[in-house]
Amino acid sequence: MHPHAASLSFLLSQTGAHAARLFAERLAAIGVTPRAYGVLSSIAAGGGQTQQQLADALGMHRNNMVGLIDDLEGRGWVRRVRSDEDRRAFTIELTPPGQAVLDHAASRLPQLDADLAAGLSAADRAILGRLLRRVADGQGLTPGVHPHLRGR
Amino acid sequence: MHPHAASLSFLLSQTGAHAARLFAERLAAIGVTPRAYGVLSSIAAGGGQTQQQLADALGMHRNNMVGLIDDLEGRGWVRRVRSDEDRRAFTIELTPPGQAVLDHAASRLPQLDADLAAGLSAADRAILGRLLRRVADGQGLTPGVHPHLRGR
DNA sequence: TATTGTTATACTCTATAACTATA
DNA sequence: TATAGTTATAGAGTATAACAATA
Repeated sequence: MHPHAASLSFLLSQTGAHAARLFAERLAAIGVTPRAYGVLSSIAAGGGQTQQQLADALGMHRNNMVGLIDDLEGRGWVRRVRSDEDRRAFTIELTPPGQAVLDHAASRLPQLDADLAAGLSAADRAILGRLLRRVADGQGLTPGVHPHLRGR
Repeated sequence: MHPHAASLSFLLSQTGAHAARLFAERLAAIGVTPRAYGVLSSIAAGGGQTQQQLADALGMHRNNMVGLIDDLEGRGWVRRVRSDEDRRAFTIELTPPGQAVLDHAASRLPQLDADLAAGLSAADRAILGRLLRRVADGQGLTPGVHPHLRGR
């Protein structure tokens, strides 16, 4: 029927969009948006980053980081701390509740993986994971950083 | 670093978003948006469908179909023809230029597949395709229909 | 003069409701 | 009354430009 239905690029895009939707739904169940999760995990991954550095690491514009940090700060998950080295900049710190919600979100990932690959054997899941990592690597994608945070 | 970087769901979502972006870029080079391509291929796949039937097939709301068909009609790629059976409805027909642009777009897919899987052997590409199709099947995804057309 | 964070504005895409003409 | 197509409005999300404080 559809000429693209069996193409690798379409299958990747189709299953990827579905995975992203499930990911977002699971996160929403614990009150977290995908972008908030992305920022929280980036803060946790590299310590003491400013808003500009976080925006660079996630490939997004610093303008969009402002409202995102506003929201996370309002929820008590991060703190803005004036940098001693550069008093224009804020260093973003994860609070204990922020770390807890990040841990909680991450703990849900294995179940999501299992649900997505429900029809595959453990061996096939491992193969799929390895092949996808090779595609990601070959395409120059940054590990752990989702392209959707980049905008257009 | 990032706790999710190696999870199957994140890898699928990450590589899928990248594939969708490349797909959109290649389509843009020939003046086609991803949604326009989706509608054109759905018209070609099942003949003589109304706007409502197209919206159902693609999982989108009929309100959003109006502007989409307006655009395709303005480009001369489709025609609205009053249905004889139900004079409220339009049957959407692909014009020769519409069929040509769809063929042109589809002809670009093999190169996109090759670029995405540049680091994989032909055997690995086949394995990846089979595993992705099994995931898509297990998740109940409609062949050839992209979840992004559905909205939220 | 350049950069960090911020705000304001416009543009796109989507969601919802209501209208018309047919059934 | 129910449905197909249409229109209008509001809401997200993003892009661009400009501003104040600091470098």
